Amino acid sequence: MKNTATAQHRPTGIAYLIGRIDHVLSRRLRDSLGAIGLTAAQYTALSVLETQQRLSNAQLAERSMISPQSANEIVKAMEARGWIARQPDANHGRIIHLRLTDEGGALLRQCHAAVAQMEQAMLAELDDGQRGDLQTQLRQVLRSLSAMVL
Amino acid sequence: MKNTATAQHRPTGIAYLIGRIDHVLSRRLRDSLGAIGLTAAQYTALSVLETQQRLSNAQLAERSMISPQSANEIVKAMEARGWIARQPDANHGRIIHLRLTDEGGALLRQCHAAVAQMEQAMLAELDDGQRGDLQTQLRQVLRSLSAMVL
DNA sequence: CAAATCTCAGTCAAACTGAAATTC
DNA sequence: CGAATTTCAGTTGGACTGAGATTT
Repeated sequence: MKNTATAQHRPTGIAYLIGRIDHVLSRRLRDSLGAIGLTAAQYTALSVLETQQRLSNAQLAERSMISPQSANEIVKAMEARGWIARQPDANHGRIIHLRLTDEGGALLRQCHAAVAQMEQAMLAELDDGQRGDLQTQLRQVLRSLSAMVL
Repeated sequence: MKNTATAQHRPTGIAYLIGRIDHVLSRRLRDSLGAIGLTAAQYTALSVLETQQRLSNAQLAERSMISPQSANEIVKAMEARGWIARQPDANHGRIIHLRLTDEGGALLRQCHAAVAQMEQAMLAELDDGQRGDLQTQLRQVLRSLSAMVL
């Protein structure tokens, strides 16, 4: 209410807004995915594996922007549940390739549906043009962040 | 690289993008704020207290969108460090009002500067119009999310 | 008694760092 | 030997639920 009026005066607060949105989003995701049986981090890992099969744990970690140790923990749990299969590389004795199992793929489709539904509600007040702009700009922001000199 | 090319084909993924951005942002914030001496959750709480003084712990929790117990933990730590002062309500024996101390305020200003700098880098590729649109749409998204029927 | 508030206690997911073993 | 990969172990921050005490 007051936010709407004073909004133009504040410098940006975009980082703050993104943090808040993610905070709310994470909770809904946790409830939503929890009912299906997985966590948000697992969903992220499965999504990455979906777009690119045959990743090693180290590669998965890099693309998920987390440490190899964190990725390993997530993978361990999901292999135990049969959502991911691990297969040692033929040419390299230390690398283990990961892939989605059929069960993992089926589960992932369920999750996508749940997320799409949530996204629908969250974007309800935006028209197609605004959604497109939002997506484009968020992608640019992520690119800038990734490219930042540490 | 390949992301940029295939991006137009994917449905939305806005929730996913926000999650990723927040993930990167949180880490940078943690490093940045950690050097000053506080955590991201503490920064959030201080920011909320800044915009509205004299909140009770329950009110702070509601505005921060976390449970009263979680808020209480954060407040405890910050009171111990002298950044927040707690003063029992005169009319109500159970309510305790919170306020920023001078030290807390000074620290907060340091944080704002650090965050502003990060935001600058993250928005470097967007012009003023795009930043405005982004902010407006993010605010609308947060509003829709908050209004969602659970 | 009901409702709100604060607080203690326990739990959990998710990340981190450090360190070690293995392989190229 | 050095670099990359996997994995064990410990730690941390930040959230949650449950339960209890107090006050209006």
